[in-house]
Amino acid sequence: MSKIDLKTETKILNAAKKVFVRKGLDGTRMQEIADEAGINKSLLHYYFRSKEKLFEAVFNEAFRQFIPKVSEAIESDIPFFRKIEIFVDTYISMLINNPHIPIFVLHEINRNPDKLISFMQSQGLRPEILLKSAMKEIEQKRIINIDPRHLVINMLGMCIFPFIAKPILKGVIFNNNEKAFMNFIQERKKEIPKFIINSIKKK
Amino acid sequence: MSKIDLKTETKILNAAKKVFVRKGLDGTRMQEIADEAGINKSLLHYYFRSKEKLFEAVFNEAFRQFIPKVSEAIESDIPFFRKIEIFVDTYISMLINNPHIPIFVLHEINRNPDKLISFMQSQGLRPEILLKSAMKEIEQKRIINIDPRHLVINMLGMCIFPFIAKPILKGVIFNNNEKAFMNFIQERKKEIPKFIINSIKKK
DNA sequence: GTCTATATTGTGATAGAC
DNA sequence: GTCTATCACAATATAGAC
Repeated sequence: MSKIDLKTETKILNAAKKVFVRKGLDGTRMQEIADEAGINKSLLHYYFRSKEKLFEAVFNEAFRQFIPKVSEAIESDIPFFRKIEIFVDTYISMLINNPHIPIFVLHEINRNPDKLISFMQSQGLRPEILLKSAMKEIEQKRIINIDPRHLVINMLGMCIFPFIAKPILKGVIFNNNEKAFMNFIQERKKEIPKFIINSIKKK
Repeated sequence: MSKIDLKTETKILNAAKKVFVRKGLDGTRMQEIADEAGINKSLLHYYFRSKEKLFEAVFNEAFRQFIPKVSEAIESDIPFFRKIEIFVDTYISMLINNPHIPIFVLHEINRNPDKLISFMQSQGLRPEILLKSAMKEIEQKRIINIDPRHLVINMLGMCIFPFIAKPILKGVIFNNNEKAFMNFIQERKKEIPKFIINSIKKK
């Protein structure tokens, strides 16, 4: 199915995601979404009533992507260190495919923290369940000597930060060489688990 | 000198920083800055000509704050691990006092990466010098077995991420208890260096 | 320097023909 | 469902009195 044959509603959502994610709610113009979708501005309102409603549809999907999906890995009985490797690899792969999701989601949440709770509820998202089950497992492992909350946040920070700070890091460290930067990101799939496991495993 | 006695230009800059940092360039209204400063909208243009110019003044200062100042620590001959402790402690302390700086700076840079170079040049900022001198030092230490670029980015990510993701983390991990969250941040001044040093020191 | 009033343009949203 | 035309208001910026 070629791009031109997509239903109008799908074309709008794709275009809206592209523009909203790059420019944010405040920076996005309805006209630009219409242009991106190759349709008329009025159709946006016909399908989504208002800019706010269209934004919510986009944000909900982006937020769901952003929250790591780890239920299967966490609940399986593979070794703990292996779970870390799988998580980092999977999550960084997702970020490579959606590099602008983190700064978009985090900016919008900081811009309007009040909406966070309703967003999560409307999406049926309960990240605290995943996090708590992860934390519980970490606590049960006697080999580890670290507050699981710090461990989880360290891991997330190391995975996400390069994508959020990409323009600076790419410029300062890699002379704006995109390929070199992306190669470096690939390395981190191995480097981050190594770094974590080195730190927390018994000496 | 009480707040009401400040020069008008200073009052404007303070108000503009407050509003821009919280709402971003696109989300900020000149009227709101005027209200925050307790003056008339026209005065903003009298002092800064345009919204863009006023924004640049605010952004330049925020960006300078955001770039870690480490020259003294790096150039001194204190032990390497101690330098890490000092850096993390100093940088997190700055972030506690300016918690919204990271998401503001990183959002605006992602929104308009082209401006990054001119911003840095106009500010005389050369973060690559600091970074490279830090990397050089790291490479010279034979005790360490890690790519210095990964080490630096890991450290920055662990320091900055909790501030960027604060609304989510505070909600999910700390039931929106502000005090508990800030206490956790304080812990990280010790936890992050411990985590790093555990990982990279010779076994 | 500071204010009020106004110009000018941009932008979300709607009405109505087809 | 899709388009053109237009409304209503918001927002940056300027003119001019004091």
